[in-house]
Amino acid sequence: MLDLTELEQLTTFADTGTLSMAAEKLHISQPTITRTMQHLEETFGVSLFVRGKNKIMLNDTGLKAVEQARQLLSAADNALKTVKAFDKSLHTITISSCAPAPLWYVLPALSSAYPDMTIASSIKNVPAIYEDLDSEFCQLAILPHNIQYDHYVNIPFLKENLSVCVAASHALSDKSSVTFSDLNGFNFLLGSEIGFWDEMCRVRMPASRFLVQTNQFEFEELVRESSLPCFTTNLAKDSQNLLADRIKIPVTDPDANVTYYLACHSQLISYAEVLKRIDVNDIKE
Amino acid sequence: MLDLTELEQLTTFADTGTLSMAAEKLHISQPTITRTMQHLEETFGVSLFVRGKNKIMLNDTGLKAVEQARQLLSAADNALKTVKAFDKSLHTITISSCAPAPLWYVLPALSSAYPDMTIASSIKNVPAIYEDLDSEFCQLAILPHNIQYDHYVNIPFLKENLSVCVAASHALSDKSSVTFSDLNGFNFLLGSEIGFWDEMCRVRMPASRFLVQTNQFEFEELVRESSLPCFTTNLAKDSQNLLADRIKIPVTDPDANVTYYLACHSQLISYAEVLKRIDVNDIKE
DNA sequence: TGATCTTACGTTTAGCGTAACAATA
DNA sequence: TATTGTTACGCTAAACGTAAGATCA
Repeated sequence: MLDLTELEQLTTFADTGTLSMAAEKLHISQPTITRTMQHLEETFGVSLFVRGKNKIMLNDTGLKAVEQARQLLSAADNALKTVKAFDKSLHTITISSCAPAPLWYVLPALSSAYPDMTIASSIKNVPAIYEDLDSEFCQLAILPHNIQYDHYVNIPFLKENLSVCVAASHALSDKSSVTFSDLNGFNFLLGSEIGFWDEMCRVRMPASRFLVQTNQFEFEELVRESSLPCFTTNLAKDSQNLLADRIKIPVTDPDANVTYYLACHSQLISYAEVLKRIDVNDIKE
Repeated sequence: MLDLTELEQLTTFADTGTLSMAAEKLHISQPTITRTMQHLEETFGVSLFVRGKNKIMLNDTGLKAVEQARQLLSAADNALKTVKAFDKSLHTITISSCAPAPLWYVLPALSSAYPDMTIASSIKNVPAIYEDLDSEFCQLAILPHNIQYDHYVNIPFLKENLSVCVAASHALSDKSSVTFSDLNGFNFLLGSEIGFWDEMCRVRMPASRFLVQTNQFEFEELVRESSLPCFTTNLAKDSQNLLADRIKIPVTDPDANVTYYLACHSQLISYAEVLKRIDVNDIKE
């Protein structure tokens, strides 16, 4: 039976060229490597080296053995990772979302439905979410459109409607609705970690500049103290009444009014079932 | 680092269902298996079993680990075989031939050109020889036609011309040449191990019957003592003058007059080069 | 009671490192 | 003389088997 530890010594020898350097690299003594190389020849049943009085080199068979050893070591590493990842997948629900708002509803719902599970979530752009689905890195995806993926269920979830929040003194304050082209050119306060909204703002309002605030406290302070317009949505919770003094004007463009879709492997449809039952009003008080 | 011996115990446990039976199968004690399973869980860093007071079963992760273990063990086995086979291929020349005659010239020539090499040869039908080339089981192939194989050289080698040997009293004895259709219906003595000639005889003379002699001595005895026609070729050595009393009539059909082609990997063209220099007359005395 | 798994214990062995040796550049 | 690979020697730690214990059918 091959021993992977021995094979690792073999590949290290192949990498370094001398037994001494391999020994140093692996933090073991040379005699150990010497013995291992001898033992490997026994195991393979063939000669792997050409030996001089005080030098040793791989022969053609040895090179072949190194090639096989590398493959095997990498396969072993993969096996280990595969099992660990599988185990993790049994104990964690990983969610990749295109925007933060759906997570405000999804995370508490999943936590209470699966109290023993670890819930991991991240906000990513849409292509990255597709990669996560492909690699099965995430079990649940939240996308701003529906998808057709084999073996995946795909259900409409929440609707999010964008509004702009302007001060009463603002040029647009008397409008009852606006479009991105109305807004294009104005500068805005923007939160970070807002998912695909960020890109949408930059694409649809290319003449605008966006003051992205990484820190939540600073963002709120600026909303309070400045007259810079910002955005809100029907899903946003304004628990501090930050926007009380502002006028909320709906943005009517179709892509400013998003339906989120939940995608998950059909084997894991129970996750989606749990989330279907979410009543938005339960949470949004 | 994973230990293949431990993985083997894991798969054996998966196969047998109990630690005791696995231990028995592997000729080790149960406590050893118990400890190994515990150690495997440490190595993987995850739990692989559900344990009762006196029972143990694989959990889902455990099943996944078994799956990975099987793949890894089989990969390790393949690696071992690959290296051994490679080493063997460096020390042996394996030849697959469609007929015996070319080997009479090829084997001595290779033996003297490569005295340190083991020369292994076998006579096979043509499809099997193609498989040998594909799998690189043989380094040298002798076929009754040329082939177009990537990275293979393919050179014409010997010509073999079939004649039928009949007694003077035979109905065909006054003919200066014959075709298979002339011969069809007569019965023949045939040696065994004559490669593709055997099939050719049966295909081209379907009405004939062939008395195949496995034993060389018995074959010669029958040639001497019977008047049954048999075959010879320009390459056959009749050292005992067995055919002295018989009349040799060439068979004129194109497929009874074969050109053998030597095929070998272009990296091993030196083998073919050695054989190109064979002078048939050197050997056929 | 027989079968199963785990733990405990004592022994063995196999692997390791240090040291000594031989050979090279 | 410094470096490299092999061999010898002694020790340690890990692995094994036997035995004992616990639980279940």
